[in-house]
Amino acid sequence: MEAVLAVVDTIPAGRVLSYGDIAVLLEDGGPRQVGAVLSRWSRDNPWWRVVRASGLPPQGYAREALVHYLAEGTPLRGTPAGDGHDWRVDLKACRWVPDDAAFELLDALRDTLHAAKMSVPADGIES
DNA sequence: AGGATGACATTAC
DNA sequence: GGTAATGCCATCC
Repeated sequence: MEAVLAVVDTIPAGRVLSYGDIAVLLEDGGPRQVGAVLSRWSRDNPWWRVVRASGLPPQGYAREALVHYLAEGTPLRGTPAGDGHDWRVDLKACRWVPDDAAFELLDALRDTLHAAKMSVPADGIES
């Protein structure tokens, strides 16, 4: 959750990440959860930097995202004419690759998630 | 606690 | 490369 927001916030401008990528990076398992979390907690987060595996922005918010993309200078494909749904983010060119520092951040995030999930009692990890 | 929904992904046709 | 069907985990009612 928060980790997702943290990762999204970590994504540099002009760069995008797919829901699945974030899910994998955080090891949280579900791409839908990333979207679900964003839908509820994303208010001051660069949610537009999170796109689908198709390179298409959130459905229903494509226009809003397009504005941000133009502002960020994100490489787009096709032609964003007018409302334009014929366009698409150049995922191949904008796919953000976590740096070493980002990797450490992701590691910390995963640790946080792990700690949060550790609230499970009656665990047979001890003898 | 149970059922339905969701800003998605992946496989199959 | 498209559309259709199924699975995912969490949140909402």
